[in-house]
Amino acid sequence: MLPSYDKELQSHGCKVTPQRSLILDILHESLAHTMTADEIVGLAREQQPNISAGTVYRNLNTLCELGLLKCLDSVGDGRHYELNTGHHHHLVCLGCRQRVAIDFCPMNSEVRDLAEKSGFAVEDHNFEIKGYCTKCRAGAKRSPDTNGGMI
Amino acid sequence: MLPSYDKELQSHGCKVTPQRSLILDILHESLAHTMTADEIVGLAREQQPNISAGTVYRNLNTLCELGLLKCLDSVGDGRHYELNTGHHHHLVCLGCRQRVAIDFCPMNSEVRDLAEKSGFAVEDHNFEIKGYCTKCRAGAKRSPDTNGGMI
DNA sequence: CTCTAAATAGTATTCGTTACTATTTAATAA
DNA sequence: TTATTAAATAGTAACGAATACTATTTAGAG
Ligand SMILES: [Mn+2]
Ligand SMILES: [Mn+2]
Ligand SMILES: [Zn+2]
Ligand SMILES: [Zn+2]
Repeated sequence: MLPSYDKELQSHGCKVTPQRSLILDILHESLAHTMTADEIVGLAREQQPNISAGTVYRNLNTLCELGLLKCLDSVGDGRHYELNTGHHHHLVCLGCRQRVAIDFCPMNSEVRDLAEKSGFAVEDHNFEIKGYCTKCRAGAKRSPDTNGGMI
Repeated sequence: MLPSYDKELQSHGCKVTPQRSLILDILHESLAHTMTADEIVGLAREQQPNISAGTVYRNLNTLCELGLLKCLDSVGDGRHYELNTGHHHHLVCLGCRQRVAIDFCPMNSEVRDLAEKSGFAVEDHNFEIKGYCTKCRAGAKRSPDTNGGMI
């Protein structure tokens, strides 16, 4: 069952448009993974063929600002988006570039203290494990030594 | 004292050019931090005013492939480069975007086992702590709520 | 010094993303 | 329901980081 984000949107003074709802639905369909803006445009056009790429980009930014989405980044594969389902990290496949949630967080008071010891005010953190998923282990599309040191 | 990378370059069949040496020198000057390609171009032109941006980009890629450099990435601030001085992670300032080395690595056999339990072949990992450095804590240039959910 | 493959400078091109603008539409109130 | 209006959209233009291309230069070998 798709949860409705209507009230969440309206509470922020946002209008509920078909484009906005579709983007949220698409991201809800793949809760365990993440998607690029381009992938979202492609899937969105299956249901709204005339949706503008600009609309998708604009809404992804808006929904990130509202805290409904999270934006991730990695060397060599641009931005990825996902529903903000709470703090977690990912396994990143260097073959198919899919990101899968992992249930481990390295941040604890010990690490935080280490960072703050140098006068740093900690706000957030990022952790990702890179490698090859089960599918890509067989016929690895990008071997570790052919991706330009951009693992 | 600047170490010479001449032999390292030549052992890979690379020519030692002034441009290449300059890029390595510049990155050696700021061992604790990282730099964007654009910043490197700017500093390089102080010594070689006619150096082409394309040359810098091309060499950064080449030197990454050779393993002399590492390329990092984060949401909202493009690629950063540093000398490959061995495995380490960074504090990332959300104000000035500077990256400072941190002496902590979350990867251990326990975490590795967790990732491999799902059929994932671990190759690498990334960890970064985001916040505000001492300088930026005072007059924070970007507050956490104005950077579009792109912490 | 000569030769040649590699590298460079300068320019054009690509591609993801953002900006702009006329038109449409969601939400509110009459 | 209709009228009103600010927000959102589609379509297009513009942007900027990165790459591709090409004529020229150069590092390194003989
Ligand atoms: Mn996730
Ligand atoms: Mn470093
Ligand atoms: Zn965490
Ligand atoms: Zn590590």
